Amino acid sequence: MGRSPCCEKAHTNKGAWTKEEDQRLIAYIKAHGEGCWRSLPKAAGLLRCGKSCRLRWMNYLRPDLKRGNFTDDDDEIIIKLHALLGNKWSLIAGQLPGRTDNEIKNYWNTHIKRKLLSRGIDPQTHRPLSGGSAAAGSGLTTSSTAGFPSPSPVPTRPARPAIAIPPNVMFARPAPSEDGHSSSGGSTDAPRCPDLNLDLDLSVGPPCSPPKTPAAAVTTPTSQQQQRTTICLCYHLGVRSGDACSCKTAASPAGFRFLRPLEGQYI
DNA sequence: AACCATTTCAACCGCTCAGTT
DNA sequence: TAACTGAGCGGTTGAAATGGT
Repeated sequence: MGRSPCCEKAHTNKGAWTKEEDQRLIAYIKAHGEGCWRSLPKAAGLLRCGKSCRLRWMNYLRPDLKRGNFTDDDDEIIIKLHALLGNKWSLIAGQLPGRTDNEIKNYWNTHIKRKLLSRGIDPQTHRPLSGGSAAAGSGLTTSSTAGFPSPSPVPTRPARPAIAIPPNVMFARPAPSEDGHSSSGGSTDAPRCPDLNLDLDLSVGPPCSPPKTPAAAVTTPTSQQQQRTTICLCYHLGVRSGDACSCKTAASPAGFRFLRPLEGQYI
């Protein structure tokens, strides 16, 4: 599109940040808050690209970042979220407070991939490696058209699936109950990932009137219907009451689509 | 102690999306 | 409606750190 570069490359520093640069950035954001990254470097007296400032702040300087090792629980959460979402690192990071998408992406590539391989699991498809060659083809091939973002062979820049979880997908994390699990009970359907209890609530855009026939919506969604589709993982994961999931009240149940992880089918 | 191989992770790049004009 | 702009995302890179011989 011939867009202008995000910064004047000739006059920007690159590479590792110095302590002084960090201090400048921290001081500026403390004083003025985040926002307008493009103009921030100049205002803060930094010879850096706005994108670089944002990245530095988000991935390293933010005070709420949790640094240190991932726990085994974190690992499992990441693995299961990746099975559900594919390489949507920012969404996965949203479920791990204090962790950044970049950190999770790196951790996935350096640790979890190997961990899964050692278990004989394909890190992309989350299916057994041996004899699981069909994994890429079975079900998952149709999943992208069915709306689930296929975690299998992920192209560098996959075309957005018809209904796939879009960028504006929201994960609602209900206030945790005392036991830390607000929504495990009451399930009548056995979840696909029974030990995954993240109270995920995916919703796409403002809920509107449901499709005339849910079945038709599942099989032949119009683009409008796609935009109005609500994907409720709370439901899928066993949440039925409105306590932890407000989407049922916001949208007609008929408007729900339920995702079946891995198989990429609506339940 | 020195060298080489491997691993880790901060940072960059290119792209898309959403908002604005 | 189209063009433009800023923000954010995911893939990739390369320097630094670590481990092995």
